[in-house]
Amino acid sequence: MSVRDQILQATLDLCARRGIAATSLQDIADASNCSKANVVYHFSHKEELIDEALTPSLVATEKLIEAATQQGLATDGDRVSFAQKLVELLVNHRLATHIVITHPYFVDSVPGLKKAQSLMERLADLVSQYSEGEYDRLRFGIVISGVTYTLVSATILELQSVPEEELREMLTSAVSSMVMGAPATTEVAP
Amino acid sequence: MSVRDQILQATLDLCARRGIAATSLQDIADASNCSKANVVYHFSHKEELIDEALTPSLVATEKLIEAATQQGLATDGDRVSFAQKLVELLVNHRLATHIVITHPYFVDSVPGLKKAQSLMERLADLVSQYSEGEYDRLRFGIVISGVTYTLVSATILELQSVPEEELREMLTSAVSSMVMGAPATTEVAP
DNA sequence: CAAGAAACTGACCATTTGGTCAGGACTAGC
DNA sequence: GCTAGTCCTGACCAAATGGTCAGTTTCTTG
Repeated sequence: MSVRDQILQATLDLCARRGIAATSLQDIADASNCSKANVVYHFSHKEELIDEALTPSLVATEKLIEAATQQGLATDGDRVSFAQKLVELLVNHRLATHIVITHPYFVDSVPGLKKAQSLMERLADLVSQYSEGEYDRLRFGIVISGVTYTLVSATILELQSVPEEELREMLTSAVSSMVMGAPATTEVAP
Repeated sequence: MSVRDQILQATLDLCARRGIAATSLQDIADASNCSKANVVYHFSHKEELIDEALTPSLVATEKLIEAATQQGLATDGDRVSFAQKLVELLVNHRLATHIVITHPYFVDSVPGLKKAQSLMERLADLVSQYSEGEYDRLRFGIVISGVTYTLVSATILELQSVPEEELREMLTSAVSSMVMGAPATTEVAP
């Protein structure tokens, strides 16, 4: 892994674990085995660095939204598949998601966070388009942020008592059933 | 309102809005119309200040848990009433709750955050005691963090398109139905 | 009114922060 | 071997931060 990538990874990791403001360039440099000056060489500002670290997650989210917009969420099959993809996305980009979720107030300094917020809105619009009124939209918001937060906390706080694969299935099932009234895809509780 | 209370209020407000690390004693002093030295006079350390600001919310949470533990959650009536009280608590202590939820990594420096985490665990234990297995516990975690996050975001980010009272009813209904399978108490979507 | 306690302040300090800069090492192509 | 460009560094800087301190104002109470 290149130094550049190491820096990005360390940024994601540290910012998710301690928060953006409490993560210094020096911390990131130490975790990447290089000098602070080198961090600034690769990413001239802290915000730029964080922004770039968040990008892959945002790109994936945008893809998901576009695919779902084209496909629609009319049938139960569509919905279940959407829930699966969403959980997969959240699992794959836990750290970035955690940062996005827990740092709403950095919107003004980190452009990626602004984009992330607008994506969340598009996501909510998409789902509520197939559901009835404000109440369903609210339910969607609750479940999405809840799943995200739960998943991420499990990682960050290492509260994980459930194996990864099972967690993923449970989350998918929970999203399906809670958001869209689709039946759970897998039997989880025996 | 005494200066001391003003300081506590400003702390809650600023830390919820910008995060703990990004809120300086000077910011708090400015918002309370006093000097930074005076803030330190009343609360000798920043962590102590934050801790004290979180206390009322923690006390209320503890009360809720104790009441629910005594009463139990066996009947639908118990559950609906529990959901109502929980939402009310979240509404009344939005700022503190937001701080708790978005600052898991401050556990080591702010004792209140540690306590908050253990309270959340007791809450989860309580509910899962009346439900079946890990899956229900997960659902509980999702809904609680989801409701909290949604509610607080609505305040903080001023995304509120729904009037407060209606929001409260919708949240209560959502918690009831999602966590415990109890029927919604109020008709929300016409 | 006097005296002590409580509330409050500005000046100050050590430390940390994001960021600059001048230059050193390493590599690629001529 | 030379040059150009990339990668990288230690030394440095201004600004901000949490916190101290010596002293002033304000309140309380005998």
